[in-house]
Amino acid sequence: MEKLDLLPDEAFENAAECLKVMAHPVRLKMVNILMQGEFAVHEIAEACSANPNQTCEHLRLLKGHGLLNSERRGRTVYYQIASPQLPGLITCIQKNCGI
Amino acid sequence: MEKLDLLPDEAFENAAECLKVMAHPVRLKMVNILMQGEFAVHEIAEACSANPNQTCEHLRLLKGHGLLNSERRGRTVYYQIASPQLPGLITCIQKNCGI
DNA sequence: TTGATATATCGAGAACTCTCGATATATTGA
DNA sequence: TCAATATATCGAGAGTTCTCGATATATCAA
Repeated sequence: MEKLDLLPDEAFENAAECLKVMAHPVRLKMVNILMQGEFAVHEIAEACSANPNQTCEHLRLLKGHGLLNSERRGRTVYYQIASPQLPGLITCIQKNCGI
Repeated sequence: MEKLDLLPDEAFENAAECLKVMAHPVRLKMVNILMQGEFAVHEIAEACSANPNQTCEHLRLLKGHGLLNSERRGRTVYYQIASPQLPGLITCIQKNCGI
């Protein structure tokens, strides 16, 4: 029981934070969409059958955690994947979370 | 916008469920501990500085989602990793969730 | 400047999760 | 059987997250 090889608690807290952000079906779908290119908020909303304000909020949360970037062009705001690790993580989740 | 390659909504719901279960620092730590062997509830509680009833509840949740197994020997209940995908997923999370 | 379109923010109520103390059950040994 | 140890469950209160309608801001074109 003494020879446990454990990460510092902080690492588990950070990882849990990150997982919480992704632990939502609509947000997972949004990330999956954005893995295929950049899209406007209204396009993401439509693809997710979510209303615009919810879509904004989900995107804002993901962006706030550094997972996404956004860029306004005209009246349209386009979102993209910001974190290079994200696609690998999502792929891994898709493979392993049908546990 | 039409040529999106998307999984069925159900897949996102399942994955989100699974992520929610893991999106807790103590539960992540428990899984990390169990990746190094099987341990009794009280050992896990001690290693996590959690009290026994919380430890039971976290373990029950993980077990309820098929991530862990348990086995009683005498008055002690030992928990183990049940899902073969879990270690890979955790490793992936540890690598990528310091985003 | 006005109206239309596209995003973003706010606030309230519902729903869910966390945590903790109290209590229940299971097993063993005296 | 009784006391001790090890787990498990319950229930309440605090805290979070979700969802939605209402409203605000930004940009463009007429």
